[in-house]
Amino acid sequence: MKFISLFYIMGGRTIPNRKLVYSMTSKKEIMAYLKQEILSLELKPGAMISETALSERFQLSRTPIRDVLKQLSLEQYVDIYPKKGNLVSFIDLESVEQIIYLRNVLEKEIMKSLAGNIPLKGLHELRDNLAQQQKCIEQAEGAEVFLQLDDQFHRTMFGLAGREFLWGVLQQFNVHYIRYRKLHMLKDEKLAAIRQEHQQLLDYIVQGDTAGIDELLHHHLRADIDSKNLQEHFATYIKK
Amino acid sequence: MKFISLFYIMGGRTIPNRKLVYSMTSKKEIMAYLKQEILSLELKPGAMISETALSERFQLSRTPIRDVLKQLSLEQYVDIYPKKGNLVSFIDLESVEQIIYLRNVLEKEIMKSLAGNIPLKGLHELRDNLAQQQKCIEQAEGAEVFLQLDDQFHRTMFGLAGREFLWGVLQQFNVHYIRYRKLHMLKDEKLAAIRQEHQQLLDYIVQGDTAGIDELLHHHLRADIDSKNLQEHFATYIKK
DNA sequence: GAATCCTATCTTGTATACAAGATTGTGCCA
DNA sequence: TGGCACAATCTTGTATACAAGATAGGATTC
Repeated sequence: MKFISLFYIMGGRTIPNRKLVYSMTSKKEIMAYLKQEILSLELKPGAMISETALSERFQLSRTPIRDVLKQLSLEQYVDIYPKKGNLVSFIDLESVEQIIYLRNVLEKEIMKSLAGNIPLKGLHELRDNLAQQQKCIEQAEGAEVFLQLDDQFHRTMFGLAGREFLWGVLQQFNVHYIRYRKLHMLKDEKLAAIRQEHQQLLDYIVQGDTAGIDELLHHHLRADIDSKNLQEHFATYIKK
Repeated sequence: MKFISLFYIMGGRTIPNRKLVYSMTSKKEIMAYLKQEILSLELKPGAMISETALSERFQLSRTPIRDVLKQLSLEQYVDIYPKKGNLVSFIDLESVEQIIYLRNVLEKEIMKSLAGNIPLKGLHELRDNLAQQQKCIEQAEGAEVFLQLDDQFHRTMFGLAGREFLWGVLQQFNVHYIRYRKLHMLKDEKLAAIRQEHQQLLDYIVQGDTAGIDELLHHHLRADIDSKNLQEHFATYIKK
């Protein structure tokens, strides 16, 4: 039997350390491109994405395009209806609610684990971030920028607690949540309230006040997604 | 412009209610088959899965086989090394630890939400399950059966709290965890301890004793995965 | 004998032709 | 006018040939 040593080497873990790449670059580029278009709502929920159209647009055969679409469908960016077509997925409010809940539950526990023993470097990073949030609000830089800072704030927390992996898990179910957030378009006074809450949480963490954290995050668990507003204004984007 | 009405109908949500099927049956069957083989460790971590071999075995062309492998790789059953081959993934202990943590955090919150107001029907179901667990231990039916009951127990909890969605999320990251559990092969006395704990938890829930739940589940958050034992006996299965 | 190049042959990646389901619109008929 | 059958044409699904990277093993060289 030939090629036994390839097998052995792989089994012997020479290769597993190498970086996993699913293709050259173009497929990854197309993927990123489509994701961006879907998340930004340039590609509207329900819009059709045909394989042939994409293959002409990117000058590639249908085969690699199909690979991309398949992956997008597994990450819920796209719904595949066999022999009918591929549609940009509708925003699923159920998913949004569940992911917000998951996020809050995790965060509560993570913050409690950091309470009282947060590393100095991390503390600086978080305070820096809060300062930027403040600046963002004062100078009215818009919700987009604020949300990015917000994400970074939470992600840092996950990292400090050694739970970056779980942040990654959350990201994989974010399609619906991100688009929901974009449509929601928070008002300025709400941004200020969020920043204030972040500040309070960080204070509790520094003081090691786990009870305070519990108290403050408790009402978050009943994620009150503003579905009525969305149902009215963006009915065609929402999954029924 | 033609075919505008297909688009409209889809956008008009006639079709989204239909069940999503990625293919006829054969692809799904192959998928399930491979998953089972990988989870049961018949296909050992590091083993090579060639497209041509599968296509001969299942009498299908490489194209649908590739679809299956692609999906398996996204669910971490398989690692694809471009132009080299597809390997059954090695067990990633880091994933195992993170998933156990996630599971415990979620469960703690879910049980607390059920405390004091668990529906009667659900209570019966859980008690039934505990009785079966007891029977399983007494008659030494083996860890396999017990673990299945264990899963069912927790899943029921998720369902009662309206969090079946999140149970699904957990399942998607289970490849490493399930295989880890299989290798671990719990001893009988440990099974009894687990059952005892379940019983205690259910009692707390009925009594509405959230503090008790907190207390009992607290130490679970420091998931002590028994990696030393595994590293010794199954080194070739573990991701380095 | 050791290192290096080269070729055979394995692997997956891509392009393309054809199969087959789904939808539309037309033409027939009542 | 309404309803039905049917054909045209869109879609994705599958098979297959070929391209190209990766490895192994042997011939050549020193």
